[in-house]
Amino acid sequence: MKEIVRTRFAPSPTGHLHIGGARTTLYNWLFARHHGGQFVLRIEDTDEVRSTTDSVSAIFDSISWLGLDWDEGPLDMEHEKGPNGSYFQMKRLPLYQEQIQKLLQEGKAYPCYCTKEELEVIRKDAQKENRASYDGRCRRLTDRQKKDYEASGRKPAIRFEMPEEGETVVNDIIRGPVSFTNRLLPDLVIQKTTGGPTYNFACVVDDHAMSISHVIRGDEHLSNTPAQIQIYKALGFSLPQFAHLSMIMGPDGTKLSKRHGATSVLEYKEQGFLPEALRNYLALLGWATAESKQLFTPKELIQAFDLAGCQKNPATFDQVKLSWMNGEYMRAFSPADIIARSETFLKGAGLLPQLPGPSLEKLAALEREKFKLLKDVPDRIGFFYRDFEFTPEAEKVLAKPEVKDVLSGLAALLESFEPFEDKALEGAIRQFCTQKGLKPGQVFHPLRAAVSGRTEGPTLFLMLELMGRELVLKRLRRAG
RNA sequence: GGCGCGUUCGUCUAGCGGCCUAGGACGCUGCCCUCUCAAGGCAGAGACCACGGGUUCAAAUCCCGUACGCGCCA
Repeated sequence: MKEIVRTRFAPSPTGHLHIGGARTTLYNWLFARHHGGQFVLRIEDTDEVRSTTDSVSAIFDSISWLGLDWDEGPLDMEHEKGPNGSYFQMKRLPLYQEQIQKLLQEGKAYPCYCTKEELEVIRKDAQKENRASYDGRCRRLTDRQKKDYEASGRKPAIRFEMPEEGETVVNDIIRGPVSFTNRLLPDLVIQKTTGGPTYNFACVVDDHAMSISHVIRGDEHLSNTPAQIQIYKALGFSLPQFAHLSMIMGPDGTKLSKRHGATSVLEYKEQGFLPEALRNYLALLGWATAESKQLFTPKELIQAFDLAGCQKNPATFDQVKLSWMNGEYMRAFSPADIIARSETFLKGAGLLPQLPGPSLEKLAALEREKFKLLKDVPDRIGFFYRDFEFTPEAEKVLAKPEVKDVLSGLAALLESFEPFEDKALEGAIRQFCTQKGLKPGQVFHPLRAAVSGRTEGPTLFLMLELMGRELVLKRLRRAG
């Protein structure tokens, strides 16, 4: 029988969901959807100091904003869905306890009383002699020794006993077989002195308990995988398949971080990126089809996605290409959609509710092919509704000596010209040029600068029509 | 330091031994369109496939080593 595909994203809620995490989520989600399987969200909040509920909500918000959904996992702080809960590790502590006790009883794990300082020394020695970073000295403590340690107030960590012979092979879907020498694997701490499970242990217990079939995660976990595999084996669990994704780098080739600008998904939302564009872009960061297809509908993405097509080497995040892609998506929207989607930005700029003047939709249609980000919408059409500062370029155009005459001439013409419409205006103004013996450019440029404050913008005569006679005249006089 | 992973145009990538005088996309340059800016169309520059050795009739593709980058141990 074919195994049901179950993937998961298991973030630590210690900050916003960043771009790398978003891509990992996306790939897990795509893989599950592609195979008709399930996608699970699990919150790894065992780091009590750094975990925050704000981070948890940011993670929910980010994933939802990207248009991804999870079949099992928390819905909010109190509610969850799915038969394998809880999906918060802090609520699963007894489960880890149980497995740790089992390992202890079977002699596969042991208490280690070494202090930080002692461990530091052991590690340094190990480095010199090319051994694992812990020498296993607490493996065979007598009951007496344990008692003495306890009496002296030491709290033990629990370590898992790694095999000393042979090797462990990780059969990675993306990288192929990767083998590690067991002798070099240190006895992994599975329970901290505080009593909580460590990441590598809780992760194994949960992935098994939640029947995860494919563990798809960042490259940084590849080195921990052999130790996890040994734990799977010791616990008698069957192994999931592993796939380690390459990392995402900043433009300077180091791991993408705040130094490189926006790293959190929500920041991209605030900057006016569309979730569908970010999702499309992220899908292509480290994955491609044979044809190098660029633009995908969600359906196409699910259909085409394949872990085997994933890149082994790290990818550099390129915001320029993301912006291009965002523009592609915006251009595909109807004017009504553009307005609907940029609602928060329009509100933020005071353009919604609709102000007196042309309809937002008409302006969206007018400027459609110039929008790259949602926030460009208010930026590009705001001058239809309110006064503006002239750009330096516009001031230059208006400073030319003949301009004053041109503008007053235009004002006189437009005062009573009928109909005040695109084509008719164009005809009249072109005629005005001929009469005055001016080249069209000598008239069009100052006119544009006068009414819009810029040297670039919408097509001129339709812009005049939409602005309306009154405003155009007011601005001509102001600029003159 | 040890172990692991990686290395194709500036960037994302196609490529799984002959189709490669290396294809696509973003960006860049030029031309066309044009009232500006975009969008669109066309054309172009841009990669000695990290480097050095093998294997083979044939290598970007397979093997080994070196360098560099990244990750884990921390």
